[in-house]
Amino acid sequence: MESKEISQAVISRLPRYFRYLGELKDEGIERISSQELSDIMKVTASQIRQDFNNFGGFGQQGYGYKVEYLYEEIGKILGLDQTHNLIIVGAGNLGQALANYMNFERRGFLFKGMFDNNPALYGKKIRDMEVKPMEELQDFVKENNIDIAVLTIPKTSAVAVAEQLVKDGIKGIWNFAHVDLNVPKEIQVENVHLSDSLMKLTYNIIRYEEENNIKK
Amino acid sequence: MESKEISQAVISRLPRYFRYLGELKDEGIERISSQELSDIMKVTASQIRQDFNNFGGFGQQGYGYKVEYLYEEIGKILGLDQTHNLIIVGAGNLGQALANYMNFERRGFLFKGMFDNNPALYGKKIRDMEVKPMEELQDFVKENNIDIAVLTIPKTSAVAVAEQLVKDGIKGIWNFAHVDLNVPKEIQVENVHLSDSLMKLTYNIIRYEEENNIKK
DNA sequence: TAGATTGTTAATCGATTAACAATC
DNA sequence: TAGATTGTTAATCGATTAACAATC
Repeated sequence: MESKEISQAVISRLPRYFRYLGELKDEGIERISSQELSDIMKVTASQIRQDFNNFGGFGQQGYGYKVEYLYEEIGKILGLDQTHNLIIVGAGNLGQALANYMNFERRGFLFKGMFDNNPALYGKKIRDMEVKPMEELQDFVKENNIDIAVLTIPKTSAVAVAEQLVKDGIKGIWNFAHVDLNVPKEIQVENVHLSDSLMKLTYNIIRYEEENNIKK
Repeated sequence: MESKEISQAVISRLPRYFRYLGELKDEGIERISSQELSDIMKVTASQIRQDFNNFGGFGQQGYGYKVEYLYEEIGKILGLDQTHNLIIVGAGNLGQALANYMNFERRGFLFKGMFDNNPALYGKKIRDMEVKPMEELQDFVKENNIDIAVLTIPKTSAVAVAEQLVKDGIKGIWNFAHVDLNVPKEIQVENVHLSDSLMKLTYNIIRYEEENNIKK
């Protein structure tokens, strides 16, 4: 059975649909049409229907979509009904913040461990999880069936660590290191390049000012 | 003079060009052709030339591009030759981590202040910057010519705080709150929805496993 | 000058939007 | 049944890639 490839543009929109549908559900709203959702989310109704139909018909003609059903189906598409074993590699500022902030368990991510090469951090408890030395990383990943590694280490070591993680059987990397990882295509990488994002913001600020001849 | 609108797709690629050119520069490489850069960056040479030509001719026929010149021009396009006054609103895990981690000054961002509504944090020093109460936010933004606010507060208050910041004269918001802000179009917003990013990763992991019938 | 490589136009590809037949 | 709204095909739009003339 040939499954048509779904574009990343569509995938990128799914979490946003999921978020809005969750809110509608919490408000007790039971049904919604693509047009109503279009008004709320500021995307075209046509795009909404096209996006959903990539995954099969979730709606009903003449009626619309059942909010709760749609919410759950999108959750399943995003894999939120499954659990994923996750570790954080790099227990510096960002790694610690993500551990505390992300509420991984809420979406089925099981936070299994945290690693760093700074001895001062060994044993430090972050969210009930002791920081372990990098030397233990390899065995830990193999033995604990880790699916996802969050990479919050400096770019100088990120490429090598990523390659090691791949060898140890990781499936996906959530990469905060400011470097492009070089991993086989069967390993999924999601990059979060924060400084790139901030540069985009300044570009847009400046461009707007120039367009409108605003003196700084 | 009508300036053609440059697509966000192009803008999104600029920081990556900038990063690679910086590395080439550091390696002492003086010139590069679009084809060589294409090989390194894994994008088409055609796209590279098209992208650069949105901003004018940076190269020279028969020669290629001067690495240092190109690096600096892209830096200027991204506004890195200018300074931007920046504050962090929300001094929790993520806000503190960004303050410590981002090295704002390196790219012309002047970290001017940090705000929170948790009295336990008032006066706490993060990167030599004392956390101030939210009550002082409004006056501070007005008096200190703040351009950019980093929003690291919960989504429940993010929309209202963003609206207030707009009134106080902010130009751009780097939004980490998991909500869509509702601000006038002249205010630039760059969203970093971390949980959306993580969901994309799990989607891609699952999809790959399904395509290849891998048993979990 | 000949060779190399850009800048730019044209062709292709993919994603978004519009239209409407199917159907609840 | 009539009205509403999806699912899906067709049209449009925009972004990427290819081709090549300009020119260093």
